[in-house]
Amino acid sequence: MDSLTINEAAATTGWSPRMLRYVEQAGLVAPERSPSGYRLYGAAELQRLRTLKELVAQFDVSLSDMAFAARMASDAELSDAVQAWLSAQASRPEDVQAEEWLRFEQEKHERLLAAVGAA
Amino acid sequence: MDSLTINEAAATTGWSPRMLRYVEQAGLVAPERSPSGYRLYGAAELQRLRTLKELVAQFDVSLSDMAFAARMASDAELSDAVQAWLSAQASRPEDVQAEEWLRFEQEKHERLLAAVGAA
DNA sequence: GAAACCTTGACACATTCGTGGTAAGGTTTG
DNA sequence: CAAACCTTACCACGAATGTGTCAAGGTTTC
Repeated sequence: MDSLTINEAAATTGWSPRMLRYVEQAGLVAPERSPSGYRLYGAAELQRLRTLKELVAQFDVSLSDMAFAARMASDAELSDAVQAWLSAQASRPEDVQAEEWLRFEQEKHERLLAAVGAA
Repeated sequence: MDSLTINEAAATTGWSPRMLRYVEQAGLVAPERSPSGYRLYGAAELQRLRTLKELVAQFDVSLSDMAFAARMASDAELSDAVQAWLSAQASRPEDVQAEEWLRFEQEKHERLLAAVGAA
């Protein structure tokens, strides 16, 4: 079996066992479970945990920020509402990056609608 | 002058004056200032404030969530890192929505790179 | 110039986030 | 079966969010 239990996973990822449980509860990395309920971290989870730790450290984002990002990724309605709100602001000539992001978000929306219409 | 002072803006948006200052501090809605420093809310800001309030209520998102979304919209590096992290997870056959979102995010990335390369 | 507004700064307080412990009890392994 | 591990469920506690209120001091308006 190529999966680690929580303490082993903690050792190789730098998270504490306590935090691994917390990260799972936040919906960010949910390992499989053994028949008796033990968490079993596979290679994918371990990688995700390491990347997450780096992301959090490098950009100073919180776990709740990441949870929110995940939520947006899985809830198109929320995502669209947030994008729409942001798009009403990006009209300052300076930040072109935001404009770019939003342009593609809008295209996404249009394409999704088109895809639905074409069905 | 078609701009309202903070108490007037509070009255028409449903936010308290205190919260209007807080929202500004969070970088979400920053009104102009009069020469003497008074906040002056124009029609655009008022609309943004109302929409924000609705968004927060309807989807139960926090102001820090919105601040994070704004940050992602203006920081492509952060946005890409977050998308990349999320994309490594969306491989569960269930949530197709997330896949969709990420697909477009990736296209965005490719296009941005293409645009840079074409310059 | 007094009343009614605005500003920033601070104190306060409930709630959530991020973390660490510890306890009571099941599982694995030597 | 005992040691070492795991689980959930709590208590705790500092930091950040969200929100109100109050104080000291400028502005606007009558």
